[in-house]
Amino acid sequence: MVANLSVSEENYIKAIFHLQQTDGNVTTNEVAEMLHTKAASVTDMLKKLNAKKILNYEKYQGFTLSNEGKKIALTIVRKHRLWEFFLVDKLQFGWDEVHEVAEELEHISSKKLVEKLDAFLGNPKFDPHGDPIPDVNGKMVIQPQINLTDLPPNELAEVTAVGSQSTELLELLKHKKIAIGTKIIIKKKFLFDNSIEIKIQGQAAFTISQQLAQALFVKKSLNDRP
Amino acid sequence: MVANLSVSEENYIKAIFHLQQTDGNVTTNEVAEMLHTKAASVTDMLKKLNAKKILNYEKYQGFTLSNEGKKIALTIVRKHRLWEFFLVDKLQFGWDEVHEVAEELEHISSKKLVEKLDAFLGNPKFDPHGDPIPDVNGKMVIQPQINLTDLPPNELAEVTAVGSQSTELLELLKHKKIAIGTKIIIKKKFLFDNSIEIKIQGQAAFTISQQLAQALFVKKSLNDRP
DNA sequence: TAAATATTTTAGATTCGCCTAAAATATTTA
DNA sequence: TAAATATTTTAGGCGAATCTAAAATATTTA
Repeated sequence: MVANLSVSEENYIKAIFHLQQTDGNVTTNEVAEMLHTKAASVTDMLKKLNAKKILNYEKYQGFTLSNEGKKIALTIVRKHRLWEFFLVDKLQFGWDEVHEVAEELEHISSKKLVEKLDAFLGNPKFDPHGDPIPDVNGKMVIQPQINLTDLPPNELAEVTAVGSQSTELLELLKHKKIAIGTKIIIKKKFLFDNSIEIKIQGQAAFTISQQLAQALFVKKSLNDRP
Repeated sequence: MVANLSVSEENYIKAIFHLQQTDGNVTTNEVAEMLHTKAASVTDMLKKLNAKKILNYEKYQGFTLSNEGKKIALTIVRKHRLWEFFLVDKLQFGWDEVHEVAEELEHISSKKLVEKLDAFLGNPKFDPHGDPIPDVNGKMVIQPQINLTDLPPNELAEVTAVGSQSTELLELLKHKKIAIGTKIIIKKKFLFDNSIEIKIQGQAAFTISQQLAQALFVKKSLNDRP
């Protein structure tokens, strides 16, 4: 299987997959918004993907990816994240500037290329944003990570992922010198605005907003203090 | 300049460029054949590229790329050959299997990607087939030299250049004691794997791979035998 | 050089992905 | 639960890139 799909079809599949991951159920309007297109265009594509058995779709009743659809989505996600890793690890891109380029590279079709790239990179399990890279069968390593807002004070943790790829978020993180792998301890939580005072390796403690804290995922760490 | 071009437009520009290089003048039918399309489709595109000033086109009278068109063609050729080099040198693709993949990769638009890729590869001057890679300004190394694979047997020649600066190639050359200025004679060509038996100053004859031979450029020499 | 042949262009369709406007359906609320 | 509102789909159209068939032009040859 895994038909020959257009770039546009692949983008719809990926968008539906991501929305399905977070929301559970996905709506026409959500897809339209994510792809900066109109609901009518989405309906057109839903019908096409339904005909190709990539989607289970009943008009007015919603839709979900079929197993085939999920498999395709995972190959696209795999490619996207491998290319991001390549761009950061080999070409010295900043982790905040790779998303757009990877959006293009993920549509290169050669399977052999993906597998050779994976080997060349050393079979990485996470991309530069901490998101897991699906293997050739679509399996991902699930990290026992928690949201920073759920980390108890005075426990050492390590940043494993960020909540989004938005340039705004990545710019802020760069400025605060927070990246994947950064060790963090929460010093104090302020109930007034849910801001959090944190301590990072080689920096004085500083406060971050609730919004920023919610965008950070960590795993508890037993190693040396920051 | 360098407008936003569709993949299709880029393919036409590249095809016309290559035909222009060999033929001098290009015909509608030649382009159609090269792109596996029909003459009528070519005419449509000629009109479009003419409107964009990428082509000088007079109907029934022929066409050539404008300066702008040539510049665009060279950026595409640059990307194609850099990606080919990457595929062979870093991902261990065979030289014969990279063209198709590079046909896709050459349409990735990010300029920054191209420049970082170029640096990562060690600014190679020739692709795996021995074709010169245009630099960022479209300049290619042109030398009165031929690829070692094109040298007839039993003619003395001298190494004038290597196809890239990659550490892997240089390591191999060092081990084989081949350097700029080394005198070489081809003793025999093996069609099975295109390997070549060569003779070098002060060494017994030995066989080198096709890949290595392709990385070597020579000029014919009249001097003493090795 | 005029007729035959070859090449190129035009005319008119088709598919894809998108749009707007209006209709159909579902959901919310008074 | 009926009316108001929101969502989704349909209908019809548009531009890009392609096609076939026919017309226009150029080239070759008798």
